[in-house]
Amino acid sequence: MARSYDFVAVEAKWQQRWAEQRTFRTPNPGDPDFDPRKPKFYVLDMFPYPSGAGLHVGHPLGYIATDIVARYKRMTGSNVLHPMGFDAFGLPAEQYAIEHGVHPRATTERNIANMRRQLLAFGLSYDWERELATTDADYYRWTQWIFLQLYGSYFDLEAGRARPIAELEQRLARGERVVTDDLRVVAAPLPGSAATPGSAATTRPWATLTAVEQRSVLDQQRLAYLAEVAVNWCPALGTVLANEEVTADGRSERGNHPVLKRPLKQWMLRITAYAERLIADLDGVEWPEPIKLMQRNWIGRSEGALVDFALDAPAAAAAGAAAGTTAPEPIRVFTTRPDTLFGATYMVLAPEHPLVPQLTTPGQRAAVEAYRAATARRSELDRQSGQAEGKTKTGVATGACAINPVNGARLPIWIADYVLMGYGTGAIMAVPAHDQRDFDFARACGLPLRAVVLPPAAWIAEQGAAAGRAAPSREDYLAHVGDYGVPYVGEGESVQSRHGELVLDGLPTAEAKHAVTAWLERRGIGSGQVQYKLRDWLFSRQRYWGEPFPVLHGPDGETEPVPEHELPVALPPMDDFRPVVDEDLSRPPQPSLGRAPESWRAVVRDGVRYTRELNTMPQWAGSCWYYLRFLDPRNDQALAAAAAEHYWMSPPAAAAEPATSPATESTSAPALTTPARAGGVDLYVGGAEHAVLHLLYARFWHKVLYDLGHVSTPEPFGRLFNQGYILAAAFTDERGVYVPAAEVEERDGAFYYRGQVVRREYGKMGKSLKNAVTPDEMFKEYGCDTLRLYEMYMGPLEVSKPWNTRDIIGVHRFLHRVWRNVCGEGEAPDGACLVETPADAELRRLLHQTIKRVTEDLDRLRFNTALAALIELNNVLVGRATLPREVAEPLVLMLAPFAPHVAEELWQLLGHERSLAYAPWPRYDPALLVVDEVELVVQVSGKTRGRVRVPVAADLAAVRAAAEADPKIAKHLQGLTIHKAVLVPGRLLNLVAG
RNA sequence: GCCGGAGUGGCGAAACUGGUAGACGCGCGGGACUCAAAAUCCCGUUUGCCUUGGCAAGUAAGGGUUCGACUCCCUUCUCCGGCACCA
Repeated sequence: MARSYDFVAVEAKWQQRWAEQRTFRTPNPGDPDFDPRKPKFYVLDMFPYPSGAGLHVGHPLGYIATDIVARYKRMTGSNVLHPMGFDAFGLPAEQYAIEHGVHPRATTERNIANMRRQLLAFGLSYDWERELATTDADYYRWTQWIFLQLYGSYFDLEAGRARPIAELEQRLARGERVVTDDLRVVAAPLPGSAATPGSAATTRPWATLTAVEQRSVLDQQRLAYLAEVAVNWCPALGTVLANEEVTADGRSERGNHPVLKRPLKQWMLRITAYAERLIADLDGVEWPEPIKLMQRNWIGRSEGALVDFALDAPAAAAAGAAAGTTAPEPIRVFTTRPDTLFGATYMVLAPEHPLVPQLTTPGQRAAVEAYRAATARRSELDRQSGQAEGKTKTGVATGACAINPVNGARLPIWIADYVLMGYGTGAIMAVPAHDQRDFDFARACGLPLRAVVLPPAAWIAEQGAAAGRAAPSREDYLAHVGDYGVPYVGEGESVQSRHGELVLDGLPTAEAKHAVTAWLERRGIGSGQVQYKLRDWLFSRQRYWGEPFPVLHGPDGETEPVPEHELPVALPPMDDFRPVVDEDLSRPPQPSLGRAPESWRAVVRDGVRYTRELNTMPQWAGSCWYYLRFLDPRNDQALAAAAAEHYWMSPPAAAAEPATSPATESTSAPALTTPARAGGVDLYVGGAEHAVLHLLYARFWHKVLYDLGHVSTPEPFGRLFNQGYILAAAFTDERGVYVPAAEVEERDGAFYYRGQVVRREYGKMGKSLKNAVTPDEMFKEYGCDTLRLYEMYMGPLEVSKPWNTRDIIGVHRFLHRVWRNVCGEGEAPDGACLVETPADAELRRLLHQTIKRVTEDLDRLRFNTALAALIELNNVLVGRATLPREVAEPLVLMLAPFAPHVAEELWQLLGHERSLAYAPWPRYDPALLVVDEVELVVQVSGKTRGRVRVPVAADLAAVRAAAEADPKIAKHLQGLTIHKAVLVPGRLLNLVAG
């Protein structure tokens, strides 16, 4: 039996065998070998982008972890769905293809092949028969289908969910919804496009609208709609970019090209309609709290009020004349602090605000125009980064004034770029005494302050002293608020806030908000309002390598969806797929698909010539729903069969989960490897860099599909886990340039590269820091089982930790020791040998303790400590002459999820013919863990002074007697009286003496 | 600036709900085996002080609660991540 551990041969053998025997093929409901009695477990990795560089050892950290979970869950009797695919559309592939003069299809296929090879070499137990790539026509057919669902739906505000747009049309026809003269549906207004508070707009019956008008009304309600918006345009890349593809200083993340704002008509997805549900449903998923918080912050819900400020008489007359009407529009603002309305001392409009030209007085016109022009030259991104909070604020007075509705005060109207057109209404009331930005601006422009919220006395004292006030007090603050160095932005009792019947004085902030909002609503000049930072999702790209939109454009500018049965709209083959680079912003952009063959671009229907949409979808589209396609990847009738979707996505049935071990279910927190209660993917593992975008977009699509009845759960990912990064030492020379880390030598604590001293730092492993370590070199040296073990042994999965090749040897030795313990060593095993005799009581207890530790650690995803337990058990075996089969087999089975190749080989050497992939996980016997004597630590006044062996059931008196009898302990008690004795059963005894 | 997360030996880390700080591994020191080396096995390894055995200090720093604090509370520092004029 003796034979040395040849990891190269063992790993090749078992990878081949798993593939041949389709060991990890997962049957679906309805398949002949599907067992419906087993509980299900869907464990998913965030699928990778197949880059040309291939994997380094940092990439598969999460994949190894999920593989361990998948293998463990198979052994504990679950049906495990564990698939893998590739997110292959997008800018990097296209840019790479352009730079190398190859078609992105070719580079993508090559990169996928290389990455699949690398993943296979890790021995990951994916069901490769479910592999998919977002670039497959069979896949993006359904991406396009989902787009058509979005296009064919609207958001019913009353029901709070999406419905087919045909239902809206019926309601309009029946008069259940009405249309205003500016073609808006008022009975179901969209968030942010609310009708004038209190004013009854004139409406028109549906039948009186022309066909064009009806179409326009419906198009505006769709979840996918065309809109003219200011977009990030990158002339050098010839495409618009999402905000996340643009760096803080207004350049493209890829290529570092300048990015400008320009208005373009683009496809938008109405994610804002789901803002409320996207926040609310976070409560039901088991995700890390910081990730939930980041999503909430990104959505940015804030409650407040819309308030209308009428223009004062001269301004109204001027604006009325300019607009050619008699009743000029009031200025509407959004505020989260309506309780501070009495503290407003001026107003600010965004420079782009449409009312600005009308109300600017002749004397100010030149200055205002100059300021607006200066603002327009700078992109919004510039404005945000260059002009952040704390920097000097600029602005210009328009010369006009508005009337504060609560007290009739005249408020000068300014324009300033610290007010953004894109949030709220693009106008604010400024309360400099209680808002940092307004305070800064008021200081810069010499505007007055008025205190209307009373700060706590301590605040007044502290800030008053800091500002050099002689006698800070409530009266001093109210009279001289401008002399205090900072605004008070907290909550407090309202003061100086009464006029006529409206009295806020004495009310705490929350009540004051209520009172003033109710007052505004009664008078029809304001209303409560919820605002979100979240914007609708810009969904068009002008590039080639993405999903084509299944949309046709008619001769009169109408859009027509491509019928479902004609999907997919395939990407046309093109030799020249480069974007059109055009610095001239007056010309419309020319998407790459504009140069597709005429036969692709033009479609004739009923004698009418349509042209195809020439934009493509952004990279996020494909990753929004891939977890659903894995459920049923070859289905050509639906994106996934209902039975498969139900089975794999459902929350666990109440009693479906068998306890893996008798004593593990006592803990309150659910183990990380029980199916997610919320339903959806049971364990989704990936990097925290997708905390917002991917996870938010996918949740949004999932909710639309849920509303339309295509999926059965409201959330896609019931449980989320973020793995940390693998860091590695990187080295810079004196110019600050990175040098290849592999060639750096260490001598006496200093680091040298080609004789030059270099500086060490730590960073995410990768090409840019020149510190990548490839798995291929590790496989060659140690084998993939060792690499898997090392990555899990480095530390907890969720923390980032530095790679250190030197340390790998530890787990490698461990595998060798396991091998020797089971097989003996060399040609003549020197004693260490498998025996069929039972283990002695001590060893048996250790085994069962180890099973308990490993099982519980796996349930908590604590792979590092699970391995430590296995190493401890194995180290004990090293010192023993024989190895009872009773111990050898559980040891091999417990090792299997971590190091599957060597475990399979040992399992076979132990005489088993079948793979251990579905062998039952070892169970421990709680009775064997019971001890009748324990060693207690004895402390004297909190300091450990000795230990005593006592029966487990010993009471305080007995333990105390035993402790005091111990000479070492007695020495520390000499001359002291024991005031108190604390016994923690099984742990310690503390004698407080003095 | 605001919001999160984290600071434990020479290094990666462990310590479950407040109960022996440093499990396990790397490295290092010593020993066995060997002609020798590798591999393997054994012993030691937080720091300081006393040459058995102890004593003292110690989980970023300072304070607090407690019989008892890496763990809870307050203040400060450092690092990492997110957001950044969102009214």
